[in-house]
Amino acid sequence: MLGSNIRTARLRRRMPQAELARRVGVSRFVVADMEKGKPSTGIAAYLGALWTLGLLEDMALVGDPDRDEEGKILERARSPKTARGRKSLSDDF
Amino acid sequence: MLGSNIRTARLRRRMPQAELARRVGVSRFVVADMEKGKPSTGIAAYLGALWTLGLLEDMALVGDPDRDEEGKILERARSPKTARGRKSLSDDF
DNA sequence: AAATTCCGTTAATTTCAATCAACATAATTC
DNA sequence: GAATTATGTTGATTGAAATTAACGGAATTT
Repeated sequence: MLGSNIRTARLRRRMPQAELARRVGVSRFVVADMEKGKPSTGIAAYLGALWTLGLLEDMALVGDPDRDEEGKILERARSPKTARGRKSLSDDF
Repeated sequence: MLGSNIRTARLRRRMPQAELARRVGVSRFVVADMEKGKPSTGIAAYLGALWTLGLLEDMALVGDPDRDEEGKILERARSPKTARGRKSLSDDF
């Protein structure tokens, strides 16, 4: 998916694999591997390709704590920053 | 950035590095490397971590051809699917 | 249709990432 | 504050990823 997106973006820009590889600083085989979705390829290659293609900004969204609703809920449940701190729950009367 | 996002999500979920590593199927050192942002770590580890943390869906946005405005423009400029195909530009009268 | 460019494949070699082990140092929990 | 748990660090070993080189076919261009 990510690989084919990179391929689509590259083809739209009329850029050969070898040229993208040159700019990223890897061999053309790594670019081919990325586009095929080989999972063991280093993330640096993907980031370099996205950057070269002008698509790196999209990465900022991935795992953004602000967008992590599940995580926010868990955190809020743990430390209720709002009024009434954890003080008076075991007040004996 | 991506690494620290993963770290934030992991901590919010109270999950030790070793546990995340176990679920992803790598050693705990790989998780530590990811969180530190080591660029040569395979993308599979990142994807596995995001999946385990329930954040993988964000990846679908990255490089999405629909969001690639630059690429769409280039493509449109090349093959003007709209009316007036390439036919009658060199019509001599 | 001839030539050139681009891409896929293979095999051999090299490089480096990942693992493991052992220990040190926080940081939590009880 | 003692014990447990979590993370960081180092060095050695192993395995896999990346490179290189060479060839073939596909696709573009002229």
